[in-house]
Amino acid sequence: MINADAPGHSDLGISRLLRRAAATERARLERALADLRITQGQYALLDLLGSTDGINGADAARAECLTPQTICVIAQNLERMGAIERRPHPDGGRAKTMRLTAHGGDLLSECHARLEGFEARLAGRVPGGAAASVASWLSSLARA
Amino acid sequence: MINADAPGHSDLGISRLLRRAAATERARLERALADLRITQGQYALLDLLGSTDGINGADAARAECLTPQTICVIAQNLERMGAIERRPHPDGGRAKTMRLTAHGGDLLSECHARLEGFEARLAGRVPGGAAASVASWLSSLARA
DNA sequence: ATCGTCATATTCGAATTCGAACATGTGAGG
DNA sequence: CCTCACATGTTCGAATTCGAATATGACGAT
Repeated sequence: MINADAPGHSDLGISRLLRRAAATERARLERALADLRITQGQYALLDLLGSTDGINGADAARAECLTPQTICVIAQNLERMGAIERRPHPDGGRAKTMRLTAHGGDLLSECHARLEGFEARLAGRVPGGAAASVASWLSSLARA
Repeated sequence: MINADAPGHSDLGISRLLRRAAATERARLERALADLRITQGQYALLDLLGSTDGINGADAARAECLTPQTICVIAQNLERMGAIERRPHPDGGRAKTMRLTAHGGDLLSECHARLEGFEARLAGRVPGGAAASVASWLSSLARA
């Protein structure tokens, strides 16, 4: 018996491993995008806007697992940089629809170019082609 | 042809998925530990100190993928709470060795109790018993 | 028609975290 | 002996992010 109460090897460690992996990847991403003044949160919103056609802050917050307040601040910063525009939703209501501007599209392309080998390296490290399992696991966590 | 340049399905999304999953788990952990005034970073250091016998700040930073500055602040807060103690390393040098106090041990036990079903739920969501692959993948990212 | 409820957006204050800079201790090499 | 390189610890300023609270608009019930 080595450690009965402190779960020794891999079971009690997934959350720690998850935190460390995310922290490492965040650092890597922010270093790559530092001179563009793009943070991980800003990139997340840019990327989301790149794959949707107009979305409001609350929906963006739910999609990216951030709070509406954080999305609001991120959107303000991106708007000040001229990367996105916000217009009141056509169907009245209080919701504002965010969209990429032309400059925002260029910025997103530049980010994608810099992060080229990023995703490939991430996926390449998955042992034995369990990439689909990993992706589905991460999705499941984000949805919970 | 739907989207030739924007990698469509799952390849270009792992870093986004990773960020969202980590954000969700962090929120869950901090909600569970909020009234103890324990944050994710503080829990990480407590847990590390619980599974090692004395460690200095720089090594702790490397182990947990945080910066030495962050460890320094976290350690100051934990020390003010009486959860850890820091003593100069016996072998001279500038390094200080951090250790859990009795109160720190109790605190860590309480955290573990509250996060009981946490790790199990995380591991349980892995499809088809690929838990080992997932753990090894996360480890690989943190080491890179 | 008015009130209550709900969703969204935003402001304010606090906390964690990081980058840069500085201080301190050790050991190698001229 | 002195200096330079190196590792560690710490302080300072800035940025992101969140929780709480407020404001605004739409809709249903009384």
